[in-house]
Amino acid sequence: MIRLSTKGRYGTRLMLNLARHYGNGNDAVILKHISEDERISIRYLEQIIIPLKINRLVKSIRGAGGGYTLARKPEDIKLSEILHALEGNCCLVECVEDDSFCDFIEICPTYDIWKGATELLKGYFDGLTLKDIVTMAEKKDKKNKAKAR
Amino acid sequence: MIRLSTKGRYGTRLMLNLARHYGNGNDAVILKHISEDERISIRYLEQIIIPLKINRLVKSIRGAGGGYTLARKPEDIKLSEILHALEGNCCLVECVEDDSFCDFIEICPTYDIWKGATELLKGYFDGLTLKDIVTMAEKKDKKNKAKAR
DNA sequence: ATAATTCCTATAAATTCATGTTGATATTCG
DNA sequence: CGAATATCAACATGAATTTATAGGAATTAT
Ligand code: FES
Ligand code: FES
Repeated sequence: MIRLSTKGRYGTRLMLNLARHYGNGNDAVILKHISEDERISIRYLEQIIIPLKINRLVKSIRGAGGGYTLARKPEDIKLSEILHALEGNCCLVECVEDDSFCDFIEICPTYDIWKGATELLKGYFDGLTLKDIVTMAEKKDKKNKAKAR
Repeated sequence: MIRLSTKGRYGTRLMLNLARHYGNGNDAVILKHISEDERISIRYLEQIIIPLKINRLVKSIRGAGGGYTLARKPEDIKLSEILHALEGNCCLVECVEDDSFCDFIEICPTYDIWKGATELLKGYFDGLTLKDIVTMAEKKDKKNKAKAR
């Protein structure tokens, strides 16, 4: 299966949650709230947020009243950065980014295929910022509400 | 990680191997040869070829002198078909093809993102036939040989 | 009959996914 | 100060999935 890991999926939702709460006075969001919102166990979120912190996509505030915030404005964080932080690399097969993974890159007839697909995906994720996604979600929400009326 | 499973990778190489041997008199290729060519264990190839057979992408000939051939001409087999046969579905996250996988598709802000990415990939794989890939590989090979001269 | 080859089922090994445990450290607030 | 709140860190554990190997039964050409 070509599949995005749960780390990538959950991490993206985590970041979107932070993006939605970004810059409304009471900044820091605690993992417990995100856990409840997104229905992901706190323990797992703790693991997932570590690489996001290391890659300076989120800032942590320790102690009582603490929590997490985005390190930058939502419009300055690209989805590709998030996925890259969470996955290390973001290629369909290792050899696309690690020459030593396969022995016969020079000969391999599929290498260029997987490479092409990987670049396609990268371009897509590169063109999306957290703000874009939040905006999309808000539009969707509006539509849903209009429907329900 | 966004990653193509080994099944998908090995299966594609298997099919390409069959494509290269397609229609040159002595048709059927035995797994042993493919195993040696591609350096994949016969046992694993046996498992991988089952869904390819079920989806009528390859034909098998049993017994001594038997082996496998493509069920259709290489130009009539799309990469997307191969991957679909091997993976069941070929989406970045399950919910894109299985509504019941996630509970909140209607609300989920990331659903449309993953769906968009999945469709991008599908389009890419849909536009490539085995023949295309073999042709690409031959060109690459020629180039390599020219270089080595 | 014999050898070659697919077919079928079981299972071992490795990795990913998700939760749990324990306790340390930093911060706010009364 | 002391209590409460949260992050931080290092493991441990078990379920699920993926990856890979193994043994032997069924089929066919010679
Ligand atoms: S799959 Fe990596 S070089 Fe072919
Ligand atoms: S990830 Fe499946 S609906 Fe959001």
